[in-house]
Amino acid sequence: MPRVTAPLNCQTCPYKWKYMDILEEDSITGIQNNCTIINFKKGETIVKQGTNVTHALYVAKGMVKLYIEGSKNIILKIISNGNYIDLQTLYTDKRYNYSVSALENSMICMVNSDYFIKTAESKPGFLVEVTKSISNSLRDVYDKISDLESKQIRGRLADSLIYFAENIYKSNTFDFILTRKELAEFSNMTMENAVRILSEFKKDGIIDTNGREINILQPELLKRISENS
Amino acid sequence: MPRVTAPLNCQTCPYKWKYMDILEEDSITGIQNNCTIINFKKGETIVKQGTNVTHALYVAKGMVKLYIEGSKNIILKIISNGNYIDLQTLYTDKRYNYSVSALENSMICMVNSDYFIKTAESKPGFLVEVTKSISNSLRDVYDKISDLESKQIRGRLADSLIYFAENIYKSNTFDFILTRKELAEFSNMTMENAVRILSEFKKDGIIDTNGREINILQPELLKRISENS
DNA sequence: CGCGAGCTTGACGTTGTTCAACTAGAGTGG
DNA sequence: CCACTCTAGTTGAACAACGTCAAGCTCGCG
Repeated sequence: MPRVTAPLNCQTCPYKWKYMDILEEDSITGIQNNCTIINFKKGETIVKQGTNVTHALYVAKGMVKLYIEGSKNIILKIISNGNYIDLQTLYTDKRYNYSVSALENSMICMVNSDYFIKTAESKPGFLVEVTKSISNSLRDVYDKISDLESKQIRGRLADSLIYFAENIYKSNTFDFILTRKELAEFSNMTMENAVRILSEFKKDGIIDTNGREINILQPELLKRISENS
Repeated sequence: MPRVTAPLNCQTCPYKWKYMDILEEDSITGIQNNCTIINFKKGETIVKQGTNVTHALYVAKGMVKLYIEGSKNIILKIISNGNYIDLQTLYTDKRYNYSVSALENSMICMVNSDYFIKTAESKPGFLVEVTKSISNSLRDVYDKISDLESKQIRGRLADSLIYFAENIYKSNTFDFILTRKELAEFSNMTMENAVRILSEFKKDGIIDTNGREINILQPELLKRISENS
């Protein structure tokens, strides 16, 4: 797969954002002409914390993690194909306050941010969808902060497993994309504790693991653990 | 002060949102006619977690706290006069996932949410300001999550004091509106630890306290504590 | 076959919470 | 006016939760 893919036709693109059709034909063509498509390999950095915001970023194919870098990393969210990466940065700072990297080979559409904003503002229905997307991010992060602050590590790890099963994989059996360290960064604990709790859950027959493969045997029990901290 | 204030003229109102003037005159009148002004006493609940979203809420006078209720409360933000209370709820769930209560006697403008949305969508420039407001909330909560997760309790308490001095009171001496318990809920720790650290800071000559009155004597040192966790 | 990254487990130390006792001040009723 | 009570604040000691450190394991890859 070449690193830069030639511009696709946004109107017929099978990976396009589901609200793209709200725009008129010439706006879509305009976005297409102001868009660079880049293929990132697994592990590559897509956005580096502290750099300038110049594009609206869309995950056409693949999966990425959004995280805050510091003395330790905090993974705030996982973004899979068909979604923009946090559009709120277009309307706030001119610098990213987070980093983004590819969890698997990913195709990212980078739309010039000025052009994206101009287009959005010319079409209220489209801007509304942008606003909804940002609003949903805010709702999600409120839920996340609540989970992180109010629960102990067992509950938080249970939360994470449920989240991936229900939202990302839509199955109780999955080949987990995160390393143990990343799972820990997503659940705000140390890697050792993430491993320890996975082992406990396995010993208790709540889950089964085989390397990166995870099988949730008792989802209801896992939910109860999540709820009772 | 009567509980319900008669509708004010939004165009000449000294408390109006600074972007209100983007709207046409008849839209402003429309908002005015779809708005109920309620005076809340200190301590009263303005929004109860789990209830339906029916209004856009604007803090015309006073100050409120937005918090998540659970086994313990987590205060996510303080909203003072001249700001809307988290507009993102208009675009997500139909239920609040947080509660809001008055930290002091407050005048709240409650605009019918359907009308607010309809008006915003009829005027892209106004909708952009709504989107910016939501975007700023998201940026702030990312910063907050980062502080809460990466710092220890001394650093978190230092953060909170700096936040109130710089953003809310714009002075290093202030009559603190929060109880020790609320300060703890804002900083994610127990009330006992909040008290203990305040005592330490006082003993070390970093701050002075006298009941609710707080005086930051060495703001630079406090910042260094915040930065070095 | 050997190396290294990711994973696993145990022992131990630190951080922060819980519990309990106590103080100060504000409001209430006899 | 004084006892009474209630709430907010304060401090210390015991305890639990979590992180750190260290050692060893496993599996894929050169």
